[in-house]
Amino acid sequence: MSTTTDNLIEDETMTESDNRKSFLISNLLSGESLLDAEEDEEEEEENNSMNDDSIEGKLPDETKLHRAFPKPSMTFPRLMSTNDFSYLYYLSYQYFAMQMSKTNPIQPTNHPSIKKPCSFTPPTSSSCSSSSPSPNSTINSRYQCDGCSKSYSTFGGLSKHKQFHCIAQIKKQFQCKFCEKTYNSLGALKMHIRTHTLPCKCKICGKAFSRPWLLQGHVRTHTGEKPFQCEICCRAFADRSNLRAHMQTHSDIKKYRCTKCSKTFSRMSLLNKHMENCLQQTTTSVPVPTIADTNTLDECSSTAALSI
DNA sequence: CTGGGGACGGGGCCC
DNA sequence: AGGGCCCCGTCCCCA
Repeated sequence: MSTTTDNLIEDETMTESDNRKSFLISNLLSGESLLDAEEDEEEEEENNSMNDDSIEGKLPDETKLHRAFPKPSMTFPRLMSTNDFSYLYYLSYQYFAMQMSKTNPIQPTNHPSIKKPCSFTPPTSSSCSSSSPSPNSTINSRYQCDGCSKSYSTFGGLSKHKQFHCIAQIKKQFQCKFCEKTYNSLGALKMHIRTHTLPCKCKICGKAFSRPWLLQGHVRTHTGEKPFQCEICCRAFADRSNLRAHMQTHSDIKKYRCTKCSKTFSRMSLLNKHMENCLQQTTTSVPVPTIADTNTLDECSSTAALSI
């Protein structure tokens, strides 16, 4: 069932380190932020040519960061907005820059004796683990992306490139900024983010929903509109899913069967309820549940739908 | 305990 | 890319 799956996903992702969290947060900035970053990258490229020899170019330019990732007016903790996560990104950005400055003291990079990592990699980031800076890194005057080999004079330029522009990096993972869920496509991620931001508000009661059609269904509870009608008994419903569930009541064949007692039910939720009792009765007669019992429960609750 | 309705959530697909 | 829609599902409540 989806709940089980969600739990599994959460359990798996709970093992992620905090550093990874803070880094991945940046994978989800809005389209507007992407546009902002686009401008910044252009400036960064310009910066590459102008500041290659300057010490300032070796760490993130704070002025730019403040502009690109403005600090929120309030302090944590509180419900986060896009700007808050921009700020989180900013903080993690500073942290990594600090770490880099410890291991790679700021020095003029055009000096032939200076060794500099060709690619910055955040701690414990699996997606970039292959490119971790090593003491044996080759001499390179620029920060190079391990995904597409594009190089930058500053860590900031490389980082922003990885966040917003490098397809090789972006394709790897899209992680929600509000929770630990990850998606393979930006579209799926954006859709999921709506479940956190709830942009669709009911004008009548103010309740918020993730999608317009959910709001539409909710509004029907105010208006009493019931556009879905049962062809058999003409009963009308506001929700198509509820009509579908209703249609089961007209069917002699019940889709969900308890594999313990063979009793059938029209809905999985009814079967699940039944199984709680059915299993309880079993466990009272059989003190030690077996693996087979556990499997039977799973089968009952998730895959016992009869093929019709 | 069961059956059924109401309200709602979320992933995926299509346009 | 975003919206609309479908489908599957859960939870709650009541008879």
